Amino acid sequence: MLNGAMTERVARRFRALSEPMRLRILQALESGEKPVNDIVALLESSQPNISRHLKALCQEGLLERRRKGLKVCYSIADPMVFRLCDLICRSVTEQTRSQLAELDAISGNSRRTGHRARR
Amino acid sequence: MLNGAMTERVARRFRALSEPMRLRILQALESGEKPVNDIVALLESSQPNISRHLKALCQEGLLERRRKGLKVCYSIADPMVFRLCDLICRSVTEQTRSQLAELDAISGNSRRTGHRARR
DNA sequence: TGTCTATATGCATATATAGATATATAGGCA
DNA sequence: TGCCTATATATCTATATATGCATATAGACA
Repeated sequence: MLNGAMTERVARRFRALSEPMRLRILQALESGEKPVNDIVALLESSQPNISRHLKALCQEGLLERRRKGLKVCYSIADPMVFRLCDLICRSVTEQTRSQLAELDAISGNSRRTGHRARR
Repeated sequence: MLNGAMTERVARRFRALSEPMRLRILQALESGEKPVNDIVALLESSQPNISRHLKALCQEGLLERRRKGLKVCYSIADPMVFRLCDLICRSVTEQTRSQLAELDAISGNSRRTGHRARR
């Protein structure tokens, strides 16, 4: 159970994760820290756009920033974020599977699911 | 590692969770299914607003809908959602604790953290 | 200190969506 | 069938934000 302020904080963190481009950035950093230009090259987006997403993820506490010579490197602040994605991914996959089974049942294709077709 | 389509799906689910009002709806349903008017009363928002949020959560597969006499009841589709919130909540709390410790160290209050203050 | 490179920010545009208000619809029940 | 209640939707306004393009800034190094 979350109090009001915590609910707002949690919602803001979910929001930070609600953009495909930001999820792709996180995935790009899963194997370790990378400088901005590497991320730009990997994700094929504009440098300003990536920079702004990196800033948003930093402000939400999802990334850490450190200068390394001429470059600036970003890294995952808390690997917990990958557990979040994994949980959702499983849930989505499972639900899609159920929906498919339902469709099979309706169309009378009961071979794979074992469900009886509606008449 | 997520492919393109799954990244989009995961992002959409995060987005569905990125509104405080929707998190409050989920919490209201944690103890079991409830009809719309009960949720409206609990959350002190307008009925149309709650209805739209319920629809959004349903479409994202986070809630289930069932008619019960005159009323329509909504319930949690997958309790996994509370694990998500819990993970984020812990992470936020932990990060806030670290930040506090850092501030303590800077201001020379080393009693609790054991860190040395910067001169 | 000046310069050069990597990164960050300002501004404009397009799109999404939360909430308010009014109204439509669904379905139980007489 | 027709009515009544609970819920859903249409429309509007205000706000947020993703992206592109142009430009500013930071900091390493001569």
